[in-house]
Amino acid sequence: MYPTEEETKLWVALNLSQTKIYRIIDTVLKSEGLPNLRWYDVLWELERAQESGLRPFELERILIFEQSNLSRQLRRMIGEGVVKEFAFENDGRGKVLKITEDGQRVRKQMWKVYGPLIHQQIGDLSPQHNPETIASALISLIK
Amino acid sequence: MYPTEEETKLWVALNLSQTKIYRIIDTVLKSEGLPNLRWYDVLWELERAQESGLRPFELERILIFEQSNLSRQLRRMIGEGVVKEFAFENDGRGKVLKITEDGQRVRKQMWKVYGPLIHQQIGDLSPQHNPETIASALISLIK
DNA sequence: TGTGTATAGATGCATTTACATCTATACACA
DNA sequence: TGTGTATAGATGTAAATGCATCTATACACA
Repeated sequence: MYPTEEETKLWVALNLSQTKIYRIIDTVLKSEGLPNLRWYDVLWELERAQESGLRPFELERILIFEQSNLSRQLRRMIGEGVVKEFAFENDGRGKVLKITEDGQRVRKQMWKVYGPLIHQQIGDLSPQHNPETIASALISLIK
Repeated sequence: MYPTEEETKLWVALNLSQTKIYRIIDTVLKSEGLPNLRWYDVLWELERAQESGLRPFELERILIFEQSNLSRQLRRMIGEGVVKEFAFENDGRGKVLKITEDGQRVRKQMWKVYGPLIHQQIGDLSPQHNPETIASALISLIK
């Protein structure tokens, strides 16, 4: 019923390490004049989806977006020209999203900053290096 | 420089699992008419600090709060009577926060819901159970 | 075909958040 | 003592978020 000491510690570490790293990355991106991580997530999923694109509700589930927030973020992204929307033939309610060439450029630009930050922040946490100490690594990360 | 495949997967898993679990817990708390996790965090830290209390800037660092957000959340919490503030003798700029008896009651009430949810959501992730698969457990958690 | 229910997505509104800035006190040091 | 800088905390403002609700289409089924 109630969590063990270990479970609680892991949950706290999960929380704090994610929050801490997320803020560092978002702050650096912003300081470089680049869009934030939520934009990156969308751009990346759309780039992976290639020509077939994705529906908003698919993105919503993959990325754990609040529906209304995604809706508005997409409006902004379309406004900036990094995403383009198309009518979806088989369902009059829906639409399909695809990344534009501009969007791909922006994503690559972001990755130049984002990628190294992941490496730097997650580094020794990687299972290969430290299979038995992921949890303690998470915990030490927040210190 | 750039992250390995494993590092990236771990970062994505860290993100999504934290977001997913956090939302589940916050949603259940709200549905029970209880305050959210940010309140819990403050109440818990103040309860741990006991009679000596904590300064806002200490909470800010421990819990990775934005200074202005913490300031306003504290105002609300003081308004609700779960936290009380005292002048800090040795520094005219500062103040000290202590949890009230009401606050302790609220925290215990929250823990009845929160505790089991941690156990349920983090469960098999615990190092004791699965020392070598924390990362893959994180990854599977988000599926 | 008609009716009820489910799903996709947009939008109004209140709350929360981030960011910049402001005030006041502390502290270092000439 | 006086001056410059750092730190604690509050607040104005714009943007983002969560929630409820709305519209429109789809789908099941009588």
